[in-house]
Order: sequence, then structure tokens, then C-alpha cells
Amino acid sequence: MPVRTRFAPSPTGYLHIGGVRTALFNWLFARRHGGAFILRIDDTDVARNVDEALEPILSGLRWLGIDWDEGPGVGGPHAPYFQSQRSERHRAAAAKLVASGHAYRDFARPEELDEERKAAQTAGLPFLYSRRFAAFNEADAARFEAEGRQSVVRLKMPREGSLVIDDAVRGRVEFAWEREQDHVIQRADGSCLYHLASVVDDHDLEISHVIRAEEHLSNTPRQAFIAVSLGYSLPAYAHLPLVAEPGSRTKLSKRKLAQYLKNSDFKQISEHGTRIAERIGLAPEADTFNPVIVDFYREVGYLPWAIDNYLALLGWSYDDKTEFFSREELIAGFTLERINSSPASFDPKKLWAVQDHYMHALPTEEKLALMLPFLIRAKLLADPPPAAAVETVRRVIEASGDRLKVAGDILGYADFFLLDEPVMEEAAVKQRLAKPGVRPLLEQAAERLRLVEPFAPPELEAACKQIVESAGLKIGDLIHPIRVAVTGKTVGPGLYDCLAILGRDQSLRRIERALPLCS
RNA sequence: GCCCCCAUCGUCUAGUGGCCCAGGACGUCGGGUUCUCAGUCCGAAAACCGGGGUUCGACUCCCCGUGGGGGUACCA
Repeated sequence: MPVRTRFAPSPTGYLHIGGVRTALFNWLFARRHGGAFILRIDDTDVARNVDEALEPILSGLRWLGIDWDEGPGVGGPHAPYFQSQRSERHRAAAAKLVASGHAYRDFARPEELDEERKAAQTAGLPFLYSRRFAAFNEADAARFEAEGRQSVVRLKMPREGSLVIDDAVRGRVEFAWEREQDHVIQRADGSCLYHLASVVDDHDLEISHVIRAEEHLSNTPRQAFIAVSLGYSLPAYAHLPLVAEPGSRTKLSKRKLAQYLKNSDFKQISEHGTRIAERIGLAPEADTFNPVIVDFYREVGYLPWAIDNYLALLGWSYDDKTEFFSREELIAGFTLERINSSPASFDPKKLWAVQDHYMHALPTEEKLALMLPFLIRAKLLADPPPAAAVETVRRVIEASGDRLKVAGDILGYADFFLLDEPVMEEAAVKQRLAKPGVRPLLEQAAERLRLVEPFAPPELEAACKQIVESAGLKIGDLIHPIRVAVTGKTVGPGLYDCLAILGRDQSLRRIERALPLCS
């Protein structure tokens, strides 16, 4: 039987990091076995702006390189891939279940159910519906209808025996049928609920392996009951450990961002991203722009594979040492057997480290291609940028080296090269320029730099060393003031690189302009 | 309440009865290199939830606690 897996998000308007992990595992498993990865949209709940709410999910997956063989945009032999468009299939299944006696029309009112539920709870017993408003024949139905009642369709769950599933990550799990409720599968208006729809769709799409988050483990019995009652064979199940909050074991949620920000690692990565977003003209709202959502990483300039690689390690391992994988290696090495069963908490710092690793390894040309758009959006470069400016950026990238962790970091390293005048940071001026003796030193340096030939790092270094030696100073005494004078900041690439990129004229001009700030 | 799942350094994890007085990575701390920052190099601290079994021998198997999580919807 061919391997067919699926990711079935509902169109919520954003792609959650936990959802990505699920999608990734499904995708990896399908690719590993030469099978198909299907994207289905579980929009049962009749969301209105489906297109709008779907777009971030599709583009997020595409960005991450998680491509689907069937689904929105690509179609496929089992179309449509929107659950809302398959409702006829769901209704037919519900009718079939009623006809075969595996489900029944129920006329209970919500408050009547609540009573029973509460009674069961106070008695310490699991809730089991009495079925006193169940209609097992037309006469019953007519009688209830005469009372003005409306009906839903409920599963008629078995009340003895048990279900055993062999979960690929958890092993044998047993559920007693008597603990399972008569869940509703169809509303009074005829619309069907998720569990029914999901089972029918999985069957229609010939899904062989249902790989999903652990929160669905408890839902499996009712789904299995539906499947078996409909005459389907059961797919293989693999329930993934939850992706938990940083430093916790609770399921990661988009709604609790404020709470996560108390976690310093999380806060750091979040603020770093927000700073970049603001510079490129996004007005990030914490609600939609935060490290729980994939768009955050894309906007800020993370590398998609870094996210994938990090997420693969969340609940899965290859061995006791390997942490970095190419796409091919990951696919080849991925197995369900090595998925962990305990919750894994999302660690922003580790993600950062993985990102750092991949950015470090990226060739300059690729960094350039990634970073230019940020400079353009921040209006530091024209669109399209002049060749000379591109060349400057290339040199800045090389000089900056590992300081650039994400593509958006270029903004803080290239700005003073691209601006006519650097923005002089107040604290930097105070710390390095507004000190006694600095002005004559800078004047002397300017004098000397005028003559350096060529105006290149080794020569610049030699010149600076000469100055400090004759003055009996340390190199830092000279370099720090010059840095602030030409860049406006206290941190940045090596100073000789900075001067060389700026060029003689620009360097001298900036030093001269900074002189008045020295006293 | 009831059902299910889970339990190794702060975090991600390796470990499937002796190879483990527990290995790797991130983070943390200390030190070297250095013009800042970043990097890099060297080094350190840091864990088997508790109690019973089983066994010649348990991190590994079983049971009971405890703790955490998920489910229990006419949400997905």
C-alpha cells in the first residue's frame, strides 16, 4: 500500500509553529517512503474569508519547502481538497451510519444533556448519555418532533469491550468503549462535525498514515468507530508529542504570547524581530507577529531550512550526535520509530543557534540576494539598487561575517555605509568622542589617513599602529573614536574594513565632521 | 470528577538489563585570542521524580505513588 500522509490545517489566518512541526513530519515520512503528501483544508466550520485565512498557511509551507503533491493550488485525483466542499460525502456517511444502526437521531435539548453530565460528574462516574431522547424509529422521531424538538445525529458507541490501537510512537493504547460518549456527528441543520468529516476524507483520500499531534489521541476511539462502522480499514496512527511552551510542558499557544514574553529567551528573539520589522516598515502587532507564527521568521529573514531542521529535532532524533541535516539527509534518515513520546518545549535559543549555523555557512552571494530586499524596504537602497551600492553591500556582508544572524540584521550593519551621514548615537559619542585628548588624536589620524596608499585594511592597520606607537597609546584608544566618528556606533565590523569600504574621502569627511563632537 | 499520554542536565535529546559513578547539542559560568561586537579555542558546573518489586545486576522491565500534559463540545 502506498504511503499517503496529510496535513489538514483549518484556515485560521496564520501558520503555527506546532502545526509546522506536524506538517514537516508528515512530509518527511511521505518523502522518505516515496509516497504522497497531501494538503487538505479542514474548513468545516464554514469560515468566511477562507482565501484570506488560507494564504498565510500556504505561503508559509511553501517558504519552508514543505511541498504537497495534492491539495490547494495543485489539485489532484481526489479533489476537492477543501473539507467544506466534501459535505455531501459527509452527509451520506452520516445517513449510512444511521441506516446501519451505528448512529441515531437524538432529540435531547442541551440543558437536558447538561443535567445528565453534571449528575455523572458529581457521582464520580464517566458521563454516559441515557439515550432517552434517541429515536430508533419513525414513531419516536415523530413524537419528539411534535414536542418541538430538533434532532442531531449521534454515534451509538459500543458500551462494552475495548479498542486497541497500535500507535507508531506510543505503542499499544487501549480504550474502554464504556468511557466513550455518543458524540454528535451531524448538527440539526445537517452540517457535519469534524470527526466524521475527517474520517470520511481520510478514507476518500486514501490516507495510509495519520500523523498528528497527541491532542488527538483521545479522539481516536470515536474516529476508529466511525471508520469501522463505515467499513473502512483503519489507517496507521502516529501521535506526535506536543510542542510545548518555552520552559514548560504546556501546549504552545498563540494566545499566550504575553506570558511567553516573560521568558527572557523568547523575549529576546521577539524584540530582535520586532526591531527589524519596524525598520522595513511593517507595523507588527504582537498578535500576529511573534515567534509562535511562521511569518515572523520569514519577515525577519531567517532561513527556512534552519526552521525545518530545528523543528525536526523537536520530538525526533537521528542518533546521539547528529544535529544538522541537509534536506536529503533528513528525508533519508527520518523514521517514525525515533519519534519521542514526551512533550518537547520550544526553545528559541536553540532555534537561534541552528539559524546561526546555517547563516554562517551561506555563501556571500546568497546572503546578498537575501539581504538586498531588506535594505530596499528600509529605503536604504533604491529599487533597483545601483551596482555600486550592491557592491558596497557585498563588502559589508563579507566584513560583517557572523555578526549577521538573520537577513534582517543587515539593516544595522549596512546603514551607515549607505547613508550620506551616519546617525550618531548619543551614547556612543559620549563614550568615545567626548573625552579629553580625542580631538587631537583624530586630527592626527585624519592627517595620516590622507596619505595611506592603497586605502586598504592592511595599510590602514599599519598606519593606525604607527600613530598609537608614537603616541604611546593602545590601539583601542584610537580605533574606538574613529569607529564612532565614521559609523556613529560602538559596534560593527572590523574598523579597517569599515574604513576601506567607506573609502578615503568619505572616511576623512566623517572624521572631520565628528571633530566638533569631541569636546 | 472520569479517560488517555508522559517523566534523563535549565532546554532538546542519546541510552531498549551489565559498554553509564549516564554521552552529544543549546544555554550558563570561567579563561585564551581580539579594535568593539560577533566569532573562535580551551575548560567547568549541570540530570536518571519517589517508593516498592523482578534480577547476580536496573536509567533501562513490572506495580504503586507523585508531578506534568491532553481529552472529556452541536471547536478543529
